[in-house]
Amino acid sequence: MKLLILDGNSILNRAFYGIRLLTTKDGFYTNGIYGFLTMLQKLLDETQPDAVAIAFDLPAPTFRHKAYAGYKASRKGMPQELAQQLPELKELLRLLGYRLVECEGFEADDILGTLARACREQGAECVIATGDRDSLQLVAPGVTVRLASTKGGQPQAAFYDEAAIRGEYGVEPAQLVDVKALQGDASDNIPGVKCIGPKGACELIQKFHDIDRLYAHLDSPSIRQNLREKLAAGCENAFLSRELGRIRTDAPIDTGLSHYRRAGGDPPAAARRMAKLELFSLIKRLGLEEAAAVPPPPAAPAGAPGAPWRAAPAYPAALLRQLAGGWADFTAEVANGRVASLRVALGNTVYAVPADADFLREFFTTTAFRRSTHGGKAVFAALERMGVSAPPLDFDTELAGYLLNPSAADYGTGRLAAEYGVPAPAWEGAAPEDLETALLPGLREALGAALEKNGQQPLLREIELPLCKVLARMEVAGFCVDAAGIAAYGASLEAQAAALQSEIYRAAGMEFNILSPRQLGVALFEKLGLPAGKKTKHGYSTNADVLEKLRGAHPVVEMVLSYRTLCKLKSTYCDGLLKVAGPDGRIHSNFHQTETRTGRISSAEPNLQNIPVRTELGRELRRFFRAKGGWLLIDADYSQIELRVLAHLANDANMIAAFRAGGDIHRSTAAQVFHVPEEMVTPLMRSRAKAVNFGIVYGISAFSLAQDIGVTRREADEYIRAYFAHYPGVREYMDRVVEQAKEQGYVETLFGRRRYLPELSSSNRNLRAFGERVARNMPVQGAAADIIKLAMIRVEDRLEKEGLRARLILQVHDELIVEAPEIEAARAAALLKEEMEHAVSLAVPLLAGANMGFTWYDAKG
DNA sequence: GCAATCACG
DNA sequence: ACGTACGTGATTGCT
Repeated sequence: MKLLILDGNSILNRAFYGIRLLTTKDGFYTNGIYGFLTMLQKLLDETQPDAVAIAFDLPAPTFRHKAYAGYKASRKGMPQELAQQLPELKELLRLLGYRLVECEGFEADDILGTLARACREQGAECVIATGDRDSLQLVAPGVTVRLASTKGGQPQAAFYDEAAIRGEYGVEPAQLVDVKALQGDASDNIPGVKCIGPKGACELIQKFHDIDRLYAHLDSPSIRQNLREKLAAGCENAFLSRELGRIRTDAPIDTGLSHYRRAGGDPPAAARRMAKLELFSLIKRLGLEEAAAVPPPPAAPAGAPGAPWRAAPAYPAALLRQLAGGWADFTAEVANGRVASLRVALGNTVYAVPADADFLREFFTTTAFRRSTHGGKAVFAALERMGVSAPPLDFDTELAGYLLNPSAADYGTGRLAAEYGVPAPAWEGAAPEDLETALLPGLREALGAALEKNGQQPLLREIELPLCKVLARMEVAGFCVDAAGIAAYGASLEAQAAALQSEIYRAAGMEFNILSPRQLGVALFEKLGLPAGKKTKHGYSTNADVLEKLRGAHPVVEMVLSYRTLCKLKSTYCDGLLKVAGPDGRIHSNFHQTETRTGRISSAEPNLQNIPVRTELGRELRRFFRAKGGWLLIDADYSQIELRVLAHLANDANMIAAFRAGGDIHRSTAAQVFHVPEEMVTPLMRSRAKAVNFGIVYGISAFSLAQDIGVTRREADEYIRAYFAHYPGVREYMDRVVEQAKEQGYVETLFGRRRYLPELSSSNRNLRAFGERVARNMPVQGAAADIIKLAMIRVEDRLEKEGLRARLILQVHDELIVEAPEIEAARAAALLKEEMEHAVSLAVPLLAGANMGFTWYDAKG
C-alpha cells in the first residue's frame, strides 16, 4: 500500500505563483487550477500510489492561533485571483474521484502528519507532496517528502528521505522542529531566537540534540558569551516556537488508508467543468477528451435531436434534392489540393458523396439551401484550383468561434462544442471525420445564437465569410518571384557576412558565435569591458537598441549590427523564401483569418507581411518579387488609416479639420504640439510629432515615448500634454473607451468586432495597465482591419464584375497588391484606389495612393 | 520548447 | 516606487 498525500494549499500556492496568469475569456483566473492538476498528474506518474489524500486548510483559527496571537499574523490573505480558484479546484478534485481532507482547528500540515503516522503504524509507504519545508520533520522510514520549489522560474522537485535530511541539515528529521524553534519562521511569524539564523540553529542542534538539552547546558564552555545571552533572552520564544512549529499527528480524521483509494467521482462532469474553464490542454493531458463532450440526451425518434446517428452513402442528385430549403452542414475531404468528397450532416445521418466538378458547382452555387462548414478557406482554395467559382458560404463555425472570442488558443470543433454546450452526437464507434460532420449542425446553431446575441451576425456575413473566399484566391494565386535573383543576392550577403565575421573576431580578439546573445554578451561586456545596459533573464541584453547606444564605444559594435542584419536577410528571407517557392515559380503564403486578437489577418509559411522595406539593403529583396510576364504589379496603401479612424471615433473637431484640409497630419500635429505655424515645422519636429501620433494609438506612456524619440521624460510629458490640449476629443475618447471596457469586460470596433479584456480586472497593476492600452488600441487597429477587409471584398467583386483578369495577391495591413495584365493595369489601379477610399464612409476622407511597376520594389512608391 | 532577436504594419 | 507602446512570424541558440 502506498499513499500519496498532497498539501493542497501549498501546492496551489506554488502553482499560482509559478505560472503566469491565465484566465477564461470573461476573466476567471485558472492558472492555479491548471498548475495544481498538472502537478498532480506528474506526481501520480512518478509515484504510482494506491491511494491519494489531499489536505486543505480551513479558514477557522487553529490551536496555534489560540496558543500564540501572533501566529501567521503577518501573512496577507490570498489574493482574490487565487481565492476564487480554490472552491473550483476542490470541486474538480472531488469530481475526479479524489478524497479531500479538512479538519477544523488543524492545518493541512497536521493532516499530513496524522496520515503519515497512520502509514507508519500500518506498515504502508507514504509520499508527501508539498512546497513547504516544515513537512520535512515528518520524514521517517517509509515516509518521504517531495518538495516542490522554483529555481530561477523553473519548477523543481526534490525527494527527501532520512539520509537526504541528514546530508542537508546534519540532524535527524525529528530534530528539525528544534532547529526551527531557534531559527523562527518569518512567513508564519514564528519568533525563534533573535539573531540566530538557519546555520547557527543547525549547529546548536547538532551539538546539543534538542533545545531541552541546549538550555540545560547553557553554561557549556562551547557557547560563546554573547550567543549565550541571546539564547537566554530568547528562551521563552524558543519553546513557544517549537510548539508552534511541531506538526501534530493526532488530528481527528479518517485514518483508514484504504478509504483514500480513488473512487466515485464523475470524470465527464469534471471534464465539462474544465471545458467551461477553457482548460483544454488539461483535458487532453488527463485523457478526458471523450468525456468532455456534452453527453447526448437520451434516445429519441430518428431525425429528432438526440436520436442516434449513422453514416450512409448518397447519390449526388438525391442529396441535393433532400437538402432543399434547409442547411447543408458539410465537411470536405481535400486530396492533392482538390475536393475529393463531401460529407453532409442531415437529419442525424452523415451522407458521404464523391465529388466531381459538376456536382460541386451545383452544390456550391445553388440557392436551394444554405451552406456551412468549419474552416471554409481550404474548401474555397480547392474549388479555385478546380476552376469552380462559388459565392461565400452562409456560415462557418470556425470563423464564428473567432468572432465570439478572438483570444482563444484554437478553434477546434471539439473545443467549441465543449465551450458552447453542444451535445455530442449519439454515435458509438463513429469515424472521426463523420463525428466532426455530425457536430456541425449543433455547433452552427449554438454559435449562431451567440453571434446573434452579440449583434455580430453582420460581421460574419458581410466581412469574414466573403473575405474567406478572397483569401483563398490570394493563396492559390501566389506571388511570382525571381528565385535565381534571390539566390544570387543571398550568396552576396553570405560573402559579406563571412568577411565581417573574421573582422569581428580580429577586433574582439577572440572567436565566438556572434549570433549567440550569451557569447556576444561575454565578448562585449566582459572581454572588451563595454558598459552593459539592460539585462535579460539569461544575462546581458544585446539587442539593437543597446548596441546602437554603444556604437561609438568600440568599432566591433557597428560590425556586429551589420553582421546581424546580413544573417537575418540571408537566413530568414533568402533561404526561407527559396525553401517555399513553388514549382510554378510563385510563393503561396497562408493567410490566417482567425489568428490575431484585433481582427487583422496574418501571413505565414512564408510570412509575406514582413518583407524588408525600411533599409535600402533589405528593400533590394523586393526587386525579386515581380509580376509575371506581360503583367504589372499595382501597390496601393492607405494614408494614415489608423489616425483617420481615430479622428472619426474620437469625433475630434481639430483632428477632423486637419484631415479634411488634406495636409500632412504629422506636420499639423507638430505645429500644434510645438506652438509654431506649419511653415516653421522642422523635420525633427515633424518626426517627433509622428512618434506622438503613433504613441497615442498604442496607448502611450511618457517614458516609452521619451525612449523612442530620445528626449527626456519631462519633454515627452509636455508633448503629450500639448497633444491632448489640442485634440481634446481624443483624450475624452481614450478615457471613455477604457471606462466602457471596464464596465463591459470587452472593447469593440465600429463593426462589432470584440476583444475581451480580463486583464482589466487584474490586481496586478502592470497587467491592468496593459489591458488599458489594449482597450485604447484595439478599436482603432481593429476598425482599420475591418475597413481593409471590406475593401478587399469589394476590389475582388469589382474585378470579377468588370471581367478583368487582374487579382489581389497580397495584403499588408494597410496595403493591397494586385497583379494585372499590362493592358488592364490602369483600370485596375483606378478601381483599387476607388474601392479602398470608399470602403466605408467616415467623418474624414480615406486616402489611398497607388503605384505600378514590374517589381514590388518599383511599385512601392 | 522557450528566450532573444529582428523583420513588417 | 515601478514598468512602460499595439499587432504579428521566423530564425537561432540553448536547455
